[in-house]
Amino acid sequence: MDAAAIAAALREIAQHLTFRGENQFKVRAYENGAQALESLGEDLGKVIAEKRLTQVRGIGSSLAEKIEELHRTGATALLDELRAGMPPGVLEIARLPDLGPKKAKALHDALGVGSVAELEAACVAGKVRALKGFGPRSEDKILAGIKRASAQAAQGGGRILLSSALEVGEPLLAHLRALPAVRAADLAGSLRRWRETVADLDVIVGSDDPGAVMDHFVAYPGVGAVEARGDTKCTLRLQTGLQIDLRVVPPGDYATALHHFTGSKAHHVVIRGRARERGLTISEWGVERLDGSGKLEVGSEAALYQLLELPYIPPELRENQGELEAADAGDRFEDLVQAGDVRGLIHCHTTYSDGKNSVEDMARAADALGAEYLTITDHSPAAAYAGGVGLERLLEQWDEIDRVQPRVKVRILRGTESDILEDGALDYPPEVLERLDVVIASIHSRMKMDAEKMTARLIAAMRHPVFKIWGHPLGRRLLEREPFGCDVEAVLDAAAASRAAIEINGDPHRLDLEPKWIRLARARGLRFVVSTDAHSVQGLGYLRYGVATARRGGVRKSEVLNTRPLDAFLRAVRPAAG
DNA sequence: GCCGTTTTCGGCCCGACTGTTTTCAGTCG
Repeated sequence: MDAAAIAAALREIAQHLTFRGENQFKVRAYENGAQALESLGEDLGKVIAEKRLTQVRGIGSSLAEKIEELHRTGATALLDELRAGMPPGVLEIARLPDLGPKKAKALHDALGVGSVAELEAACVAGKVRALKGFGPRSEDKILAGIKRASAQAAQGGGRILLSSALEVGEPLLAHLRALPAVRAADLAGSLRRWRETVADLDVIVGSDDPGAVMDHFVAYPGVGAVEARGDTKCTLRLQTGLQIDLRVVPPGDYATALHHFTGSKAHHVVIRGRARERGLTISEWGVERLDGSGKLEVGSEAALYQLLELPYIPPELRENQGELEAADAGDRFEDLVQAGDVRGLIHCHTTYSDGKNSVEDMARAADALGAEYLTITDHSPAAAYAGGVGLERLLEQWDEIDRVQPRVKVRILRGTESDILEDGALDYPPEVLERLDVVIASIHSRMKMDAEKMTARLIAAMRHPVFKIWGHPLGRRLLEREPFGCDVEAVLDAAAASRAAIEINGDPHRLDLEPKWIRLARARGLRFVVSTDAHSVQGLGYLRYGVATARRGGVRKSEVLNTRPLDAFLRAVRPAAG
């Protein structure tokens, strides 16, 4: 079993323990252990072999034993025993909205329901309302929850792309900010952390008139249902099914509320622990002294971190993935790459392959964005499905670039997105690749080959002197296709040896390489290219997603090649540079 | 079950909202 599967097993154990009424802190220990495995950042087999498992925070001797057993044999006696005592359908019931382990157990014990289908039947028959702690409203909510869960399962588990969420969230924010009673408003939650997919939207408003804000909020076009509404909190669901949570706080509490609802949970657990060590307690309503001497004025998130003797930690990093340790080691995060640092728009397609706009359209759009250079990198011949550009057409494109260049300010660079073929060869002959300014090498085919062969394929490709940029490295498509399998660390070692750069692809369907691997690439001293992978002029706007993904991985301006002036960029990436 | 410069016991983040309750448990984030 690999680390992800073991983490899932530990979470399942945690659920079963809750059913059994075990100590909640024991339950949390299993959940923490799962989280620790998911954010391990190195090979689990290696950690086990070197007997370092108990050195991982959150894993003690008991968990270490079970993890080793699961890793070696794929099973552990505890989980087998727990599973035997509880039908798997009850776990599924516990995952329904508004239900949890306690209610699922109550339903199972009282009515014998052991599956979602049986629960649905019991609700329809009116048996649930008779139970203590349940009523007619419970039945309605359970039935609605079952319906919604099955609809969500049919479309990607209910998560949507970050970009889709922003398309909803940004106009909503404008709607709220237009109300005079709104003093401040922001999107919080995983959206503010720029996670690649989000399950719902969190909106924070600072105002002295929460009633007016909520009235304005629920009047937003497209609202399907108001699911909850109290004095400070309101939940609504759009007709599209997307849930939006609104919190309204007094303006003086805005900074701490925004911080609270930005998360992540894992980051906050550590932050609150630090607060306690300093005689403070942090809640969504602000910071107070533990001795009861009152609330502290906190005017900004930076001031909150300062109270904890920490530098301002940008939202993208708040995942408890090493940012707090880095801060303790003196990192101030001030040089993280920003959109304004980027001088060149990298990885752009045109009508020569599968893009929607001409070279000139793309160049003019780049001018409008103030870019210093633009790389035209259409697909190579092997990508026939994407209109891969044959040699003759490639030469025509060079001529076209020469014709367009005098009409625009941005420097247009000749490039290609060359396929990495099955044996690790690059598409186009080497003498053609050497005449280009930029070569991005990517895998578009045979993604299901076994991990060992894939690793060899990539390492072979990186031995070519013209291999300068590894394009959308692991080939994932969010909500559609998992990254392909390979020994990522071995490939990163090869990239470091050949001094190739890693693309951080800004297409919101990709966001590839992802942050956990970016951190390992940084540790090897690798350089990055933050790209748009634009297939249209609108696609040039994907830069912000690439930048955010880079920041999540802790990437500094100095590590991003396309923040450099044109000459320095070309020196770093030109194939003929050797 | 984990953790530790309050270290082998006694803590472990915390509040809002709902539906069921006459004072609160469960769920959620």
